[in-house]
Amino acid sequence: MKLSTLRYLVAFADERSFSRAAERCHISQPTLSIALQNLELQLGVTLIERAKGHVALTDLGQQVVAQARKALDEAHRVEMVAQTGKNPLVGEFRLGVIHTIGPYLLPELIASMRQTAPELTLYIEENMTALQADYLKYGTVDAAIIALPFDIPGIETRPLYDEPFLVIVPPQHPWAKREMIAADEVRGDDVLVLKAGNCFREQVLDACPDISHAEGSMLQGHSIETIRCMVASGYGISVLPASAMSGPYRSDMVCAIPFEPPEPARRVALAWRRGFSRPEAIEAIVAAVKGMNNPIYRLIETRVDKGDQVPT
Amino acid sequence: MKLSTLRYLVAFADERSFSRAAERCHISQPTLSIALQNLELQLGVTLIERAKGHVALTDLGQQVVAQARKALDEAHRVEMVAQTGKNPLVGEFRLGVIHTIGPYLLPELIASMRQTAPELTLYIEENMTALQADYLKYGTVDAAIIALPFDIPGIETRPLYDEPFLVIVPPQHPWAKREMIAADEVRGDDVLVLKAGNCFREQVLDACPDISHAEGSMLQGHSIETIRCMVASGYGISVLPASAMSGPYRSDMVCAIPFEPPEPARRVALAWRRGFSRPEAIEAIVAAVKGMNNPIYRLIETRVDKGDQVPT
DNA sequence: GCCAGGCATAGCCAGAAACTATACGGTGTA
DNA sequence: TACACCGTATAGTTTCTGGCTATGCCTGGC
Repeated sequence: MKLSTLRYLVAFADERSFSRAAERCHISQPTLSIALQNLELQLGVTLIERAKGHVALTDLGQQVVAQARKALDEAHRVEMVAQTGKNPLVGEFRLGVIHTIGPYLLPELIASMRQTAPELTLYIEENMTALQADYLKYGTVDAAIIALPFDIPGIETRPLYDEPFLVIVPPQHPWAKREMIAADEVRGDDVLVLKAGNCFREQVLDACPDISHAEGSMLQGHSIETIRCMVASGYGISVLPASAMSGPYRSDMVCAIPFEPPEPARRVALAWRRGFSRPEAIEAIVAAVKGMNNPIYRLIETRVDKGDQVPT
Repeated sequence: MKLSTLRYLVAFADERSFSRAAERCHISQPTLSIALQNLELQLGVTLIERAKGHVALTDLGQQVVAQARKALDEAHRVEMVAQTGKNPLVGEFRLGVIHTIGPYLLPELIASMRQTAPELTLYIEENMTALQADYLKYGTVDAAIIALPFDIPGIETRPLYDEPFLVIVPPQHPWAKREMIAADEVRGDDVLVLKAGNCFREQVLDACPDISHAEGSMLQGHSIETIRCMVASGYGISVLPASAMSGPYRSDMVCAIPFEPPEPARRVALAWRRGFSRPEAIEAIVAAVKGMNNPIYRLIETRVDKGDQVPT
């Protein structure tokens, strides 16, 4: 079993052609052809159906290809581990983020990371909280940006910033000119919430417990952007995190009104696997949040027990 | 990056010696030596400290070795996938099982699988329910034997058998001669339960809600065998699943008394990832349970919607 | 001081993996 | 129907590298 052969197989699976796969691998077509023949011989199975005029993966071939991708990925990570050992701020970093944070925070965060870790290449995985927890444990992502609480055994968190919630209403709505709204005013059938699975949905329902809980009665959006559009179109009102009304997302489509104190808010945090081998990269992300200009993202300062801080 | 090189590195990590590692890999010492030198050169890092008189992995080396093990494991699974594609009942099968089932069910189950899948090599992972769920999702195990409920997204289950609970008391205990015990009689400070994390603990507490719940007051055992010994030594009484008093585990150390109806019981089930590629192996395990002699393990018959059953 | 054990170096060999050239089979077009 | 084109398989050759043996060097123990 050679890694190069697995690469050829995966290339074939992607290209569905021996010659194009060979081209992609920078080898000649016969070389790839023979390599795959030998692989089939060695495994004792048929991975590729060589029919008249066209070739295709067998069912088993699909499974083998899927496993080969995993193996190649893990092998690639051997190099990554070594590279990041040389300098933890060089190389690849897989950052998970939940849907209700990613589009608003990341553009500015990535810009800010140009300062704190310019040679770190970020790969973003946007998913819901539950999946982020799995991905963290599994190691699919190196760290994740989520909303607290996020108590997962073996996972550490570091709060980044607190983000207040805002009520949004269409411009023609009676509330459009109001300065503040009380949480218990947000109620009734026309309050739009996210679909189940998004933690922000639960946080909104917690903050405004009078929102009708009957499943059918709630208007549900797949994403914050959907909800924004639905509110703008007069389907109802909703509650958004402040970042979704900040920077380039500020718009006249809807009016945003703050809550009366105590303002409902969520605490956004960074999470990573305990014992993660690149704490410097974690620090670089925290530092990037600290370095962002938008006042919404004001970093929560934490007492650090290590002695590497300014003495008090 | 070659898989053979990773194998050499892992062998070195295990043996802490170039020559012994070479021997293990069936190659000469210079070959392994050069291969690891080239690997370090290629990665651009020092993996091995070559000090006077002894050699050792660097910190980074440890990390690279850990990743190399993962890569080798995934590569090995490529062959497994192919092999099981040829015949799903040949090859390796990783079966998870919880602590309170494994020691009692597995000896008989493995014996029975000699009939249903003689060429399937079982690897057993004994762990607690929560970890089995992770391992199933991750793919560390192919299937797991757990107690219901076990509602995990993406995981399917098939009930195997129902297992009643028994009260166990020391031979000199006043209950030792009784024929039946009511659930609400099992109470007080001398009831031993498993430590937190074992699902059987919760099932016992559910079945006998009068057991003192104050953490400090409950005598706790790490395993069913510990509890059996503690009861035999007169530390208290306890509740065990029937299988733990069956077959070779039947003993005179303690007396087992059934509960009055409705008998508390647990439903033991087989769980696997939806879309798992070897349903035949799952069926073979179910068939093995069906084929077991011990009447405790009476397979729960389920209506199958596929048409491959005896017509009704 | 000598010997044994263990790693590094040098030089050689063989097998595998790469290449080029070409045959073969199917499809589409003139 | 014949021919050109596309894509894969086969044959023969070359290159490279991963393996070997032989040996040197260093350290630690007797």
